[in-house]
Amino acid sequence: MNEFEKDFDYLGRIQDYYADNRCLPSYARLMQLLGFASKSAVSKLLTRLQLQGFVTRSNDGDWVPTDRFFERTLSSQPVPAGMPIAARDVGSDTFAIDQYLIEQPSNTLLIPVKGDSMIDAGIHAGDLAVIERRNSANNGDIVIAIVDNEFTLKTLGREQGRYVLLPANPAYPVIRPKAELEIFGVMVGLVRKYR
Amino acid sequence: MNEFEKDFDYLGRIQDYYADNRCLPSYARLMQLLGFASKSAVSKLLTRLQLQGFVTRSNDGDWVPTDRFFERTLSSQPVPAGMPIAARDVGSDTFAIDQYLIEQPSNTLLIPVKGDSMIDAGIHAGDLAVIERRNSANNGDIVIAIVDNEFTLKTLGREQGRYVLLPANPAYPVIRPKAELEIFGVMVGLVRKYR
DNA sequence: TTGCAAAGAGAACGTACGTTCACTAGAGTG
DNA sequence: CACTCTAGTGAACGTACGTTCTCTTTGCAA
Repeated sequence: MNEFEKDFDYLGRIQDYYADNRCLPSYARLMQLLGFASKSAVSKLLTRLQLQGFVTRSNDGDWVPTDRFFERTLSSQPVPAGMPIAARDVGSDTFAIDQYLIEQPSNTLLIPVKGDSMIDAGIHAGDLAVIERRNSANNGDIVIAIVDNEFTLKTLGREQGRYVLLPANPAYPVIRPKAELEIFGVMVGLVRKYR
Repeated sequence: MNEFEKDFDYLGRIQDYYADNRCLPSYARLMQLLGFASKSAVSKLLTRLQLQGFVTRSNDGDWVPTDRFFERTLSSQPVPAGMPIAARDVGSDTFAIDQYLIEQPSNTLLIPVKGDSMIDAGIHAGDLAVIERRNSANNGDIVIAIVDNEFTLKTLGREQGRYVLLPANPAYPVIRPKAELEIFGVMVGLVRKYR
């Protein structure tokens, strides 16, 4: 394990700690976490990670993770059987889920999906819909519309020059709003968690 | 402003700080952040927030935010028509998704889904599977297995005491490996982007 | 009006914090 | 081999840390 791989291994453990505690560990905890016997080793490691752009200093002088800290490996292609794959492969592509899904953070929100009216579109109850706030949408977009003071997730369709809301489940009817259709936002992504 | 609204206001400022620094502030910083002149006020506030379930203690004894702390990024309530949703409600908290999906960052990677063999499970071609690297899995888990030197995403099933791979599409056959089944990882999440 | 509960003030205490220094061991290069 | 660079050791220091205690103020209920 060369020096780069070693620092990556250290970084991985810090990332795991962050996932558990939602905060970077103190020097003393980093010592036991990484197997160091001195704090200065920690200090130098952090400086190295700073040069590599994984952490930085906040306005208050504390260490904070950068965006790069949250990027992860994106495996592109099939891998020969038996070949050991480090989840964090040095040199392979990294990827930040949030940046992938969210283009306008200030204008995007997550809404949990209820019901199974969109099940044929692969949208299940409990999934999180990534919604970009907008008042208009295009034919075929999946949108959050406001019907009877409730959010409704449906595909936007056209029928005789009027907008309608199409479920992706034959058990549900097409919604044909009498008044103007009020669109809350457009679905730009989906997040699902298993277990 | 009653006591609940006050604490909610306090919580909001702590959430803003967290969004900036990706870490809960210290007592001293909470003092200036909230306008307190004593640390004990901070201590009592944190105890109150703990009772309300917004923060808790980590194994190391530190204060850490709970899942509920991040709930403001989710909008589950029906929103009255015409009511503007401020960008502030969404927050600049762009790592919520990461933390939601990924528990072991150093051991987790993303693999693009190919084909439609899992379509009935709502997993489409082009989706990103969030995979936790592991060599074993439980019956019913969706796993990445290595078959013929290729990644295969299937549900892990049992058949007469042997593990088999179940597609979620009647057009595909059940895979019954002759040798030992080699599991690459377990699917813990799914990410999809529209457009 | 009195009594009580709770929010916050203020001070004191022991400790864990991050920084810095000089030093050691090992790897790579000439 | 000697030279150098670097990761890690180990100790020391000043300070900011979280906790805990008593006291004051405020609001509400009896």
